[in-house]
Amino acid sequence: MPQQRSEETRAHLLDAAVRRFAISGYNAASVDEICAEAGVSKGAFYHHFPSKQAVFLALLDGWLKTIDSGLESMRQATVPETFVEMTRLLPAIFAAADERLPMFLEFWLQASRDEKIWEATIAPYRHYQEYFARLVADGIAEGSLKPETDPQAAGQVILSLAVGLFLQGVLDPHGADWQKVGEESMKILMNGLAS
Amino acid sequence: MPQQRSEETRAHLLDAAVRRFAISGYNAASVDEICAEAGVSKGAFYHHFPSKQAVFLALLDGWLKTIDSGLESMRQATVPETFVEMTRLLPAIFAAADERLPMFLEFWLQASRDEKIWEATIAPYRHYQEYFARLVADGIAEGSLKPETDPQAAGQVILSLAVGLFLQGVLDPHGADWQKVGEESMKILMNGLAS
DNA sequence: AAAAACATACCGACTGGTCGGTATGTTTAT
DNA sequence: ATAAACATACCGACCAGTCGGTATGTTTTT
Repeated sequence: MPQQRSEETRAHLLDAAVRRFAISGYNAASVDEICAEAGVSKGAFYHHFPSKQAVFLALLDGWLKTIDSGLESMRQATVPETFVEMTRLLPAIFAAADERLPMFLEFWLQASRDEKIWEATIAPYRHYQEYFARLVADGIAEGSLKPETDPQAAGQVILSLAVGLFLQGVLDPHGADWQKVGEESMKILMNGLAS
Repeated sequence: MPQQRSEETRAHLLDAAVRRFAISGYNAASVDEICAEAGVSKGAFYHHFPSKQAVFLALLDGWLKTIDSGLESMRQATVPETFVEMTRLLPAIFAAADERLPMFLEFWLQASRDEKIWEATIAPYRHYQEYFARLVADGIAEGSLKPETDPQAAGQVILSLAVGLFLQGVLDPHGADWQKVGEESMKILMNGLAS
């Protein structure tokens, strides 16, 4: 085990960071706090990351990779099934109950302000937009979706809905039966798009 | 003009606060910053507001009142028209291009963490949920919407979509033709819900 | 009418404490 | 032994909130 301990420390720091950021927010969560929760010193922190922002970017990167792998698994299926699968999986990806969810809100908020973080966020995000637009276009080509649908806009609508469901789930977890709302939204989407 | 100057000062402070909060975020925006932008002293600030949080809550209150008046104007119309009007107005309310929009993201994020702010946010929010659910229920009773629709869930879906559209509009204003996406989303919603 | 008493609005220096980051020393693995 | 991994002590900047004081009315008294 060469640098195993080192990697464990790094993992502990990332784990502590995501929790502190989620609970207190990026600004309010201090490096000292994160170190304490990770059980390491500040020296270790700055040995592994050049700055506080760097941890944040590392977490963002990990989150984007997680979503990507979720999308990748959907990309295997054929198009009509993909579309159904997508509408099923989308809320699951975004709304999986997890105490770290406020972290993602934090990502977006920071992204809207910090140029560096914005670039790291928006590029993959646009990639998702295109992905959904393509899915809709394929559905139309196959005849399973209304031909007059605008693929770009419809893809955006699906993404918007997912984002909205996710956000509400974060802010008011017990405010509704989100499982049910997710299913209802998929019904409405399918009815509204299917030919 | 006795306390006119006083009210002007207060207005300047609120105006400066909403801008600083939107640009820098609640935590990063300092009271000094806000005072400087408002052109008044820190003493004036704490003369008008007991704390930094109090300004935030005052802004939140103003925002909720704005939305409420928008909904109120819709409440006049008869139900089927109301439903169409609603689907038209909703994105307009949330997505009106305005440099202060990130402020609302800030509201939500703070709400997810600060109990006081959460209470001020979530109560009106649940009120909107009920409002939309009732609208859908009325639409079903009138026969204009699918009878098997769950009003609660469907109302949530509409709200989610609005929230998602709004959020994306904030984060990536030039990432799509949001006008078009808004229209498309309304088409899909109507198709998916109409009987 | 004018002065005294009071009230409101505002100023800006200051405080106690926090934070991100650094400098420097110690331990651990190879 | 030597370099990477980690710890400790510390620095300068900043920040929310306080406080003594001023300036500008407003009300009361004479």
